[in-house]
Amino acid sequence: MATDYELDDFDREILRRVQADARATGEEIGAQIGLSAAAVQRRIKQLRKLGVITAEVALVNPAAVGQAMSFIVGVELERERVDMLDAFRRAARADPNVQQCYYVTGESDFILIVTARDMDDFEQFTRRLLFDNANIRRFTTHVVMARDKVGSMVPV
Amino acid sequence: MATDYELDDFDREILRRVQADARATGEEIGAQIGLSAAAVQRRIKQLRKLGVITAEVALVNPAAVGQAMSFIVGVELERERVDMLDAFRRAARADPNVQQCYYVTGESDFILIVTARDMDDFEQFTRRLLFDNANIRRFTTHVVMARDKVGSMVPV
DNA sequence: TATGAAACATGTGGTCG
DNA sequence: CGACCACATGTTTCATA
Repeated sequence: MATDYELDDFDREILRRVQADARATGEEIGAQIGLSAAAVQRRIKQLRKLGVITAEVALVNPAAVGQAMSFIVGVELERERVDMLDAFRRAARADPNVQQCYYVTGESDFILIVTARDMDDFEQFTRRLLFDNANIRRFTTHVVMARDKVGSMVPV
Repeated sequence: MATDYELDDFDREILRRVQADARATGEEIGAQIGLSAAAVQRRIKQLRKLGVITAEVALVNPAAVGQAMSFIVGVELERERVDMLDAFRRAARADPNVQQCYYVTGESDFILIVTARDMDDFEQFTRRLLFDNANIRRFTTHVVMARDKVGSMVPV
């Protein structure tokens, strides 16, 4: 957990840099913030162990792998029962087209970020996860025309 | 660019793995898919150069760095004029609280994923980007209660 | 053109002061 | 925390198919 670890300025500087580029070497970062390479790596290791850094991942361009389209889908469940919530959650999490899934307050219960090769692929997705599901009252679809900012850069 | 590079099965297997863990070594991946470490690293290098892999980044837990809250905000502009769109785009992109920004079809013009330390921080954000902006007709806010799936894993 | 093996260079992680 | 050292990793070269 460690949801309330006290970061110092060095930690924050390191996080800013590895969020932009996880392959930055300890030496590079250290030279920029005034720390030895070893010290930087010690801190990164600690940040990983504490769960501040949850993962280091490669970002792939969806268009480059034939996933040309993105959608944002708001889902309203029929009745907010805990077991239904959990069932939908698990289905969304397991679906390969679902990039992100948020459980939210407001008109919608869930908001999904979805990628698909084309409209047909998206339609198959909606049938699989949404239409063939009696728990779902309605859903709204937004087609993404441009991703202006992407990734999960957190201000630290 | 290279938005239409033909990936083979090896490339796809590699992408699946580095999307989950960018620190996986060439040797580990190679052992799993039946390729030498050198071959895997050559392919990763190529995928980077072609823009299939756009970045390798560290994911940080927002709660662990005092960004306890997340919001999804739908923004409707007053009039869809190109210069207004671009102006909003640039402002959203530059705002440190905006994690992601999508330009979409449908009721909203933009959908933003926003993090904030607390409600007060979020309120400052809405004033900065939304209230003090004559171009914005209205916006809707969803408070994120749970992030069930996060990251940008693309099915390949 | 792409591969595997080996040599080389660089980055990483531990232990010491 | 910095300096060092052992080890792992990534990169390049080269012969081969």
